[in-house]
Amino acid sequence: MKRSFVEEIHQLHAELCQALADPKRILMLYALAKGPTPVGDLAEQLGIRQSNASQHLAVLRDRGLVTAERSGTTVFYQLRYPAVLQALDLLRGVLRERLEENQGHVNRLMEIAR
Amino acid sequence: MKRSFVEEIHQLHAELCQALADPKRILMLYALAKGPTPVGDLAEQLGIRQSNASQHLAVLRDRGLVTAERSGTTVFYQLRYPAVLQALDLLRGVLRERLEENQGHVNRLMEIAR
DNA sequence: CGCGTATATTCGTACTGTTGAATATAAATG
DNA sequence: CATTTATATTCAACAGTACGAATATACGCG
Repeated sequence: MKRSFVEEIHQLHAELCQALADPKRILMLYALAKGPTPVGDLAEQLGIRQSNASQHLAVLRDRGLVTAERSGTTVFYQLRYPAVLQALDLLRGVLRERLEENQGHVNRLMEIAR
Repeated sequence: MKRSFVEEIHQLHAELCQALADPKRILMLYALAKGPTPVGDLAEQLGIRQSNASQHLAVLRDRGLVTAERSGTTVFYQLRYPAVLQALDLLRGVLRERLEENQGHVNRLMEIAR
């Protein structure tokens, strides 16, 4: 399939967003904000299997959002662009606004939360 | 399935990102930045079918990113949170950085683009 | 009410993404 | 070189998403 340059850019833009479109990957990125972290630590922090952590990290690596550096047998992942966290924070702000406007939804969450 | 309050927030955060994870929806949001726009206009600008435009707008509506207002038979969609565009701009900046670092990839795009 | 226009929804299909289990690789260590 | 530890990859099942075509709804108008 042929695609224009502009279309390709929008595709990549969307793929970047897609990398953020999973709760576990969001948690990973915020965790990485505190510094380079081994895969095992991330898996433990998120309460997920090691293979699953590797899979999510592979997505973030593919999209260029993190880099991996080996030290002995352990691999430290590192956040590459702090701006990604800024973007996530902006969206979190939007979410907060939305929930505040929409009382019913907040209440539903409260129900679930207790 | 039981989910904690915090987990639910991250789920919603991810769903917000997911709403942005499609080239056509990104284009729609940028188009809406210029002001309220009827569905038909959006479909035409993006070169997609009307039903497809409605489907994508439904996603944006579900995530609370746009509102719809009827005027006669036409429905005007409106951007609700400008911060969403800021977030998209940040990510576009990240994309630009990434492409500049990675010359090979840029060149591949150039190949495709010509 | 019947018709036209604008938008929404439903449906089938093809594609993509997420997961755990199992297996593979890579490095350190004895 | 065999073993252990940390990470990566593959696989199969399942869930979710995107699309066009067809159909439904909603409004205005005569």
